[in-house]
Amino acid sequence: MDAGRALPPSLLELDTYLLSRIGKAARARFGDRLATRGLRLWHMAVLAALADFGPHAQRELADRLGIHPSDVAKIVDDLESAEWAERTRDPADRRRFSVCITKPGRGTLRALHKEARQVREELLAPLTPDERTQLTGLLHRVFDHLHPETVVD
Amino acid sequence: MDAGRALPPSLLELDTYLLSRIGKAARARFGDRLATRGLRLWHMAVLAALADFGPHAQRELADRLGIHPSDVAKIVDDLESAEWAERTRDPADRRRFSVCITKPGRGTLRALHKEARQVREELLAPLTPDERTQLTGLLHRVFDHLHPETVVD
DNA sequence: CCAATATCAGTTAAACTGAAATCC
DNA sequence: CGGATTTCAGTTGAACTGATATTG
Repeated sequence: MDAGRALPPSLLELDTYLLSRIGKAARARFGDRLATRGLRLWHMAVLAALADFGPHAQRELADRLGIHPSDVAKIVDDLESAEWAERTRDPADRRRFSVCITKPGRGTLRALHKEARQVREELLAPLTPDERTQLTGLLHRVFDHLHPETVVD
Repeated sequence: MDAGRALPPSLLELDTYLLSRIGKAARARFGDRLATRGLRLWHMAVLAALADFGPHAQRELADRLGIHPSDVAKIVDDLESAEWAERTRDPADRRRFSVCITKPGRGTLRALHKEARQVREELLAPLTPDERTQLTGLLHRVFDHLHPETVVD
């Protein structure tokens, strides 16, 4: 965008617009880094869910993360063929797969977290450490309040 | 998403993730409101640019807002058929159209700003007035620093 | 038989690519 | 002629819809 021209001030005074644009930038920058590893944001989200909460059925991953159930199959396929996750039939309910993170998967996840923190550094570069803490706190409050209404159905 | 399940804490501690998710929510909520009028975000951005800076060639709109030049035609088509903007050939350079906002276009733009402020209310509901001011300031700093590197090419 | 799970094929909206027509 | 502007046709990736096979 831009290359020397200013954005409309009447847009810039809208927090809704700023949040949307900054969020887009965050996603784009981090997405680019994931892409160099052949990954997308959902892959990381799935690995994080598996690392934080243990094995999930694919349906549970969809529910927890807000992925469309139809898309989980492909995402887990990708993770499995890279050997970052494993699928095993749930013996108690043979409709379900139990998806589980592998040791290499944990290593990759750690690397991805590191990249996310680097992107944070880029994005929040103009802020002092105190201001970053402030911002993090405000974002958490906003996000927590978001959640109830983001419930899909 | 979710419906009772928690997101992975290791994702929630990443500001990059929070910014991305909150930005997505902002865009989705405001986008829904625009959709009830048959509009999308770019339509509003174009109206705002025309209102703030006066007539633009379509190429100038693309440069200022970061829209792909190929997409400007359709967007201006939409605005013109709703009579919120007008196209006239630039007599000085007949390759160019000069796009200009109409009086009804300004009225619509005012209504859209109002909706954007309502979405802000929803999103920032958990924050006190002081905290909202803080957040706005931080977002501006972050956004201004974003810009230089967001220049497309 | 009905409900849930996983999977796949197809759709839609958004951003982009490439090529043409017009004009400087 | 080279270069800029507008326009259109087609591509790509992401999110979603619908249908099917399997199992409880």
